[in-house]
Amino acid sequence: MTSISVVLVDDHTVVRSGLKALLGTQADIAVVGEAASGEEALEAAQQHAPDVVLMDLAMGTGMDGIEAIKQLRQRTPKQAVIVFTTYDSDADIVRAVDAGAMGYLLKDAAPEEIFAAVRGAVQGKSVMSAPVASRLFQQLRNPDEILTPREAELLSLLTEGLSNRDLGKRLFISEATVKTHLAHIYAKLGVETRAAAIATAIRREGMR
Amino acid sequence: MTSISVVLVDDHTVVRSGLKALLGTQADIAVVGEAASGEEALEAAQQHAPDVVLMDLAMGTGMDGIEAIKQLRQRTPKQAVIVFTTYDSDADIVRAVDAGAMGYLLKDAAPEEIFAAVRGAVQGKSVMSAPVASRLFQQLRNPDEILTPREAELLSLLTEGLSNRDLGKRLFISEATVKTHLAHIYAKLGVETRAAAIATAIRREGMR
DNA sequence: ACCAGTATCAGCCAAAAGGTGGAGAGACCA
DNA sequence: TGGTCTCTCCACCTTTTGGCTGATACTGGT
Repeated sequence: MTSISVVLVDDHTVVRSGLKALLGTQADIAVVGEAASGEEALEAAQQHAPDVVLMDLAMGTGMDGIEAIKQLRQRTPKQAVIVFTTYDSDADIVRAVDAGAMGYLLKDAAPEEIFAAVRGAVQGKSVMSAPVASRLFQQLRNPDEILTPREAELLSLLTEGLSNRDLGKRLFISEATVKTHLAHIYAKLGVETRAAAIATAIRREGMR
Repeated sequence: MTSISVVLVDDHTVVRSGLKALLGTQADIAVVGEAASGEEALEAAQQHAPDVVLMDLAMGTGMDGIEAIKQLRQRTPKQAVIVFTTYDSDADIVRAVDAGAMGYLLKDAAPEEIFAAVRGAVQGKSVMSAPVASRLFQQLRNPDEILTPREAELLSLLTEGLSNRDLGKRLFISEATVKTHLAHIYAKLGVETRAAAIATAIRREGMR
């Protein structure tokens, strides 16, 4: 059989060379291109027509990973995209899967896990790191906690530290509406104060 | 001249191999050992006696990077430690420099920057990525913003989303005292509400 | 001995946030 | 068409927060 061609997308030089070295040890996997940004990724995917795109979500500047995935899925639907990132934030996982990612690996994944994901991806199998899978599972299990788009927007602004009045101005809605949304958000997040909402929101959105 | 020996410490396999590949291109730099945790780092430093230790701060489990730096500085003071990490949080930078780090690089640093840091470190020069340097500079320029230990403790609990009453109970002080501390914290952080304080606190402590 | 910094507490008042209950409009789906 | 979801808004009331002023006490350094 012919070997699996892969394009790497990551703005960290060291991560790219690390992955390249790692994947290079496998006879059936060949890195055919690299990119340091979303824009470059689209180019590289077009030019090299790889079987798999291994992509970091956090790109320093320009198009972010999620947007890049969407574009890739549109332009070259046959290429499988695997997310390879440092953090397992709920929002990122859901958005990546939504955008059409075939797998979701964390950077501390064991080499074998990475190889398995690449090989699985070309066969249409989706592979994800254990912590990622459990997060995703929780999301599905608990649909009550899913915020509406408007609520999510509000919550995101909330984490900037804005007051109700400011939130209203920013979103062109009355303070009353802001309070209504907030009440719903608190209920869904299981908190009672905006302080706690901010805390859980920020922690859910990354790190940990 | 003899080449500079380096030990790499990072819990991500790909980052280690990437760095190794990158440093391997330089004739005067040789990677003599690797470690995936703080504990392993101490061992490797002892065993290989490198000139430079390149270390990530975030280690999945066990001893964290800061603690590892402190121990290294004590045991093998001649070895220069360079921090090589993803994020430039104020707290991490200050603590790392405090612990005795000779340099502070971000993972998106250009290869040349990394080489320069390694070469500089053995000569006693400290090299840090531009964003890191500017952060550090701000810290020094603005001593007003340094929180007292008690205030920092309060702020940290604040980010859990506690109310003033709860904060008082947790710290065994009256609500009045809590309010006093909070007022001071707000002034130092340059915010007016607890929501904004939480937001800036969490963002300063990492990510972004 | 004095001063600066820190930590503790109080009271008062205005502003902001949260709780409750209700309501209309548009979208979407069965 | 009827039901559900989402977004929008309102009024009333209680609780929480923040701003202000002032006070005591312990510490460490000059």
